[in-house]
Amino acid sequence: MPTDPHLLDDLEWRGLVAHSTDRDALREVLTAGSVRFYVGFDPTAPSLHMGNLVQIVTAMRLQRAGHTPYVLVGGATGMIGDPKESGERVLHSAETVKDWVERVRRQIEPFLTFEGENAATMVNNLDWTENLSTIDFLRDIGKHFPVNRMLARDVVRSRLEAGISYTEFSYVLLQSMDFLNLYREHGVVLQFGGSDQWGNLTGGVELIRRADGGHAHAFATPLITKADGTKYGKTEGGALWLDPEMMSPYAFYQFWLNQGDAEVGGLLRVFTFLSREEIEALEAEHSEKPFLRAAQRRLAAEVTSLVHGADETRRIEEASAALFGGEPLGDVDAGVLVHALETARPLVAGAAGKTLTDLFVESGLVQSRSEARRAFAEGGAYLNNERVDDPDYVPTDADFLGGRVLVLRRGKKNFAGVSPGQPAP
RNA sequence: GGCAGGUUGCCCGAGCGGCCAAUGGGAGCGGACUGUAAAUCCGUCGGUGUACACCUACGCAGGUUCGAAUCCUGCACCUGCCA
Repeated sequence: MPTDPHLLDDLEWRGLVAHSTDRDALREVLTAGSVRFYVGFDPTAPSLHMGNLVQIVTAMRLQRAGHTPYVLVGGATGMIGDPKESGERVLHSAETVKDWVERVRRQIEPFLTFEGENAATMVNNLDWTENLSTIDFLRDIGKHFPVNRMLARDVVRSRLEAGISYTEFSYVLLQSMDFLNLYREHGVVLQFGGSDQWGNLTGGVELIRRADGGHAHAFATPLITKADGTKYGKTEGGALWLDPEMMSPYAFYQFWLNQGDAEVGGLLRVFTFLSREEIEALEAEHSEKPFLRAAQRRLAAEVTSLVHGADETRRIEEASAALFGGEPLGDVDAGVLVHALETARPLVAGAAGKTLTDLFVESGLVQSRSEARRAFAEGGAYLNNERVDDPDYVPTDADFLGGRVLVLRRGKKNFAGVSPGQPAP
């Protein structure tokens, strides 16, 4: 299997290598032939999110460069949870974790190729921990972990004041054992993960060396932050979920489209497969004509296509054009509008006799009647893209565009559609 | 097991008997300015009723009081010190 000799340079140019074990050695194995590498995902929610997408895309880059992925979904480690600075995790039931393992596994599969010389393999660490005896674990694995070293890790040290359970403290042993196991059973010699996993990554490398005298490698991708160093993540629905049930593809697309100028270049590097030349050309165009937002548009299109498919992305682009196009909504074909609004959120049916306040609440644009009143008072309520200030206004037939749809808008960019007729029984 | 301290709205964090739906900061939301950007400024930020009001809320349960986030009792959880 021929491998791409420029892989590591490309990863570094994209800023994907925040830390790594011996860089020259890493370069050497990556150019010597197809490397079996692994990346793990713990099922801590029913869906993966933006942070995980970095790892998915990085795994894709490695596979495309000719290397062989082992994707681990942590049925065992997901039962424990790695320590995080904010405090002890809540344990989830075995059934919940099992369900999430399945969902996460299905979510990852479309991104990788499971055929050909460097086909990907899915593994679950529950397979080698379920029947492991405690005594064996403590003798074979535990013996290689000096507690003083474990205590020195940043996450652990930060938790010593507030407290950390033995369970989370032990997490690094499990993940390290995963690496050792994959090294022994499958010849896996490289692991990567987020930079918050650096301690766990090196733990595995070290365990392989101590237990088997083997030589393995690891690198960490950076935590993706905004230009000012603050974290990404939370949008209105919480995290940026990949599951369309948890975050509509429309909202997903809008997230990327709304990125700041300072961020967009870095995001193109991390999340898209555009070449260096293409990205630099986009950046040049963008710095010249930032108001066109060409870089953001491309970013949104690329990432949404990757996650939700090209067809869905095309529909969203059309929807966005209709809603944000700036032309009077009456001039837009009603069918296109209906479709556009459905892309954003389900249409509300049965407007007969209802006030705008009712409709705003029913559409989900606001959470309560109080919030609806506030929206009107603040001037943040729009009907068919025109500001309205009477919360008790009852839309008439004439308000329905093309006789079919009412466009409600909250603030600058939250839309909902209302269709006439009776509500579903 | 003993002693001390803590548990407040999405988060941090004041309040220590009435003026508390609860100071302040952050996040969020809306407006202005713009490019569906950033920065900035202004407003808003439990619910129902358009003022006044009422309901729900300051770990949980009960009590004292005309009145409690604020005092008392018990319970749960967290932290520290001692055993």
